[in-house]
Amino acid sequence: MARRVTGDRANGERPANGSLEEPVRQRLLAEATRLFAGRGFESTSVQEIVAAAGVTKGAMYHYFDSKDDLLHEIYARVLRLQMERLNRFADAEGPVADRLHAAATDVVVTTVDNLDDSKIFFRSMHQLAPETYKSVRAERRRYHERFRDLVVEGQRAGVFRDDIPAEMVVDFFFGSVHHLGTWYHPDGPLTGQEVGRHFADLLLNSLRP
Amino acid sequence: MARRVTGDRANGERPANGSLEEPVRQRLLAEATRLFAGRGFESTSVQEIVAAAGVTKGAMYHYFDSKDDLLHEIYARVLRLQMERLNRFADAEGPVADRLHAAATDVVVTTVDNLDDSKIFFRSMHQLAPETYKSVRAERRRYHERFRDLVVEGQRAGVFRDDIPAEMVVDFFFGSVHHLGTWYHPDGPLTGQEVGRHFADLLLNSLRP
Amino acid sequence: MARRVTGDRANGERPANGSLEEPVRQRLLAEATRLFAGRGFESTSVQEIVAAAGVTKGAMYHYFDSKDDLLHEIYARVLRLQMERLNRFADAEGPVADRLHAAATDVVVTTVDNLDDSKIFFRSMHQLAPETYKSVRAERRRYHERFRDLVVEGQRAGVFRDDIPAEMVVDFFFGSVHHLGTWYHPDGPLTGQEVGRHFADLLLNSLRP
Amino acid sequence: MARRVTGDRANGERPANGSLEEPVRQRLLAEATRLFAGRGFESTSVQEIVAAAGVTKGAMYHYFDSKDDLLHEIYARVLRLQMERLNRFADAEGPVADRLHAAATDVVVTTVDNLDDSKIFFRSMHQLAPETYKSVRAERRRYHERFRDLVVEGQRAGVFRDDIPAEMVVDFFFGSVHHLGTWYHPDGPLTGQEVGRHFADLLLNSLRP
DNA sequence: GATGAATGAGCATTCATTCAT
DNA sequence: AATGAATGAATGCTCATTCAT
Repeated sequence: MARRVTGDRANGERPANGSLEEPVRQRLLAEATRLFAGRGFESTSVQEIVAAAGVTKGAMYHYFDSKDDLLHEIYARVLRLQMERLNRFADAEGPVADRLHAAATDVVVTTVDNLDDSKIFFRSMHQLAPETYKSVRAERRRYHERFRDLVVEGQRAGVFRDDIPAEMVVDFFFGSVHHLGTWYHPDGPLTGQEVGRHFADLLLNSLRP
Repeated sequence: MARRVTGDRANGERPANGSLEEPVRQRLLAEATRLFAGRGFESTSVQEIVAAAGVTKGAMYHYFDSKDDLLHEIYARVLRLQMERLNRFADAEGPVADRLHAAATDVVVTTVDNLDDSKIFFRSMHQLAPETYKSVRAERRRYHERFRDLVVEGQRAGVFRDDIPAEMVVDFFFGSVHHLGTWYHPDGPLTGQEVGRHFADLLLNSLRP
Repeated sequence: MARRVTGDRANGERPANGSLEEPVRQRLLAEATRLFAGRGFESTSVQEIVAAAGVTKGAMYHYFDSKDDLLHEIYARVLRLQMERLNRFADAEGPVADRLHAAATDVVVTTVDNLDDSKIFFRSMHQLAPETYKSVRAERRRYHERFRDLVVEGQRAGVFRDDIPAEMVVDFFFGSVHHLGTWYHPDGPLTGQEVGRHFADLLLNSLRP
Repeated sequence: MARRVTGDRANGERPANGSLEEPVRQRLLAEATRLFAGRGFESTSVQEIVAAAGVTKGAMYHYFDSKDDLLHEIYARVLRLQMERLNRFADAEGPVADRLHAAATDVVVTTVDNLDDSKIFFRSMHQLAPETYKSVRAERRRYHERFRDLVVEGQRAGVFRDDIPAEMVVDFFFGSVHHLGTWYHPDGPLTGQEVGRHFADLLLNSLRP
């Protein structure tokens, strides 16, 4: 297991300036994200990553156990971020329809803001080592479940139709979200907000009893 | 361009259809589909494919120009099938809502019936050579346009809401369809028909004015 | 051993129109010569040759035993032609200096007229099977000896300097001839005749006592 | 571009120079030269080279970009050496005939001393990548031009005949030199010096007005 | 922390040749 | 006389990873 630079900050305090504190590690993650999104995980060589980050292979293997580990770290970052945001919206005050609408809009906006992460996620997930793969799937499932709970809440409250399993509604909606990477372009006619609102409208409309 | 087998079985008799009688080309396509769906395009070696098909590498390169060409042929087959079916449903008689519902149900059923093809499509498409990639995207776009025309037709007829661009509705729906490969299991609780109906219901409901 | 189409014309009679009688074999030799000269023997595939000649591989292996055999036939043709011409000039009437000058001029002209053959000769000779290689070398040696005899004849007659071994003079001169392929261009400023005369002048001058 | 070994032996001490102490890069160049001369570039596999040098393929690709690059390095070494020597002789004191004679003798001696390099040069040059090929040809042309200047100098001084283009005299002479590899054997009756003197005599004699 | 030489297994692809038809 | 499917061995090259320094 490669030593983490954060390893000795287990008390949770954060460096004052994240991007300057661990520049090599951050740069490696950033370049790997960009390259994996562009060419795919398998088609990106460690050599390309380290060259893009301006470091040597030795440096990369100092911070990460393997190329696979690099991918895993990218996933961990995405998962952490999405879960945090979902919790914030789901736990807010107000009618469940409003909270679901807000959460749905936000996940679109966040996805669009981190489109590279999104592209990588579904294209390269199956390249993870089995153990890692399982843990990522599990984390992902927890995220879906949190979202599904909102749907169930609405169904129980009678504001959403309940003849379609909530589970499937979630898969239906996230399929749409995950495919943003295949068609959305930041310099296209629509902002992330606009797409987010439309998607949320479609979701809420589809749930009307 | 690799030569195509020109079935010299013009009399119509068919092989007993033990897998060993199957023409080499078909066997290669079938095994490649299975393996690409399982491990991804990049992680599947030509050696694995030919071993699975019980032929030699030379035979594969007799029928296909490259590993890339093999992937392209798989795509071409899928695209052809889907376009045919969509046309059949779109050109049928009846109200546009019914036709859209039928087409939406059918694309889900077909996807579920060829789940390997679906898995390959979005995971490996970007590994195609640029030229091939473009032609596949173009074909895909034509398919989406045909589907979008149905939505537009309904919007003009006033039976669908028109405050969301038809284009986006299509991307929204097909995102869901294309992600079936990540969660649907043939031996799960739901048949393809059931999922298809639910998906079509959600689509139609989301379009209610 | 591949059958030769000429095999059943052992009596020596020739077809009225050589190029139409054995079109396939001639076309194969012609295209092979062109391609070997351009890319080298090893870098030219049998596939390229048969494609250029507009026939199939099977046809090529009907007329020639192997790719090596094809090269050998090219050599045999060149060697035959050159030996015939040298004999004609060497056996003519007149002073030895004139005969050597004429022979030297002619070999340059012939080389320039068949530049592809010349390019192939020294680039690809060592790719021949050992046995074939030996027989080509032997034939080549006979050619050199016939040429050397002219030099010796002149040295004995006292018209050529004899302090340099005749053998070496021949190697000296043919080195120059064989390298024509690396610099001479048919559409350059000089005709083959002009180069031939200059080369012969240089040779004769260098032999002045 | 493959990285070059940056001899960290700045103190000047040398390895015992048993062939195992020799740097990997040098050993690869030496063995490649030997094998290319023997079998030709195309017929020599990278596997054969690395086996002969006692290293792995990976090591070779660490020092050289490709098999092509290996050939290019051999060429660069030869070209550098020959240009240096020619300059030394051409820029010396004395009559132009003496300087040309000395330079001509030297190029023969050097060629004979590095006969493998010479064999490779004309047999395999056309296998280089187009760009590399051009640069080698250009360097070669500069060498020829330097030599030609000596001939022109003699023609202007009236000590050489000027009815034959100097350019052609150079091609004539270097053809002879480059073909040494096809007939000269170190263990034959003549030393390189002897051949060099004879060749230079023939050249100078051929230039007598 | 970081280097860079070296590994060794694996990759897609090419190719001359064969052979049943 | 000619086809074209199939072979199987070889080829140049890439790559994630290791390790002495």
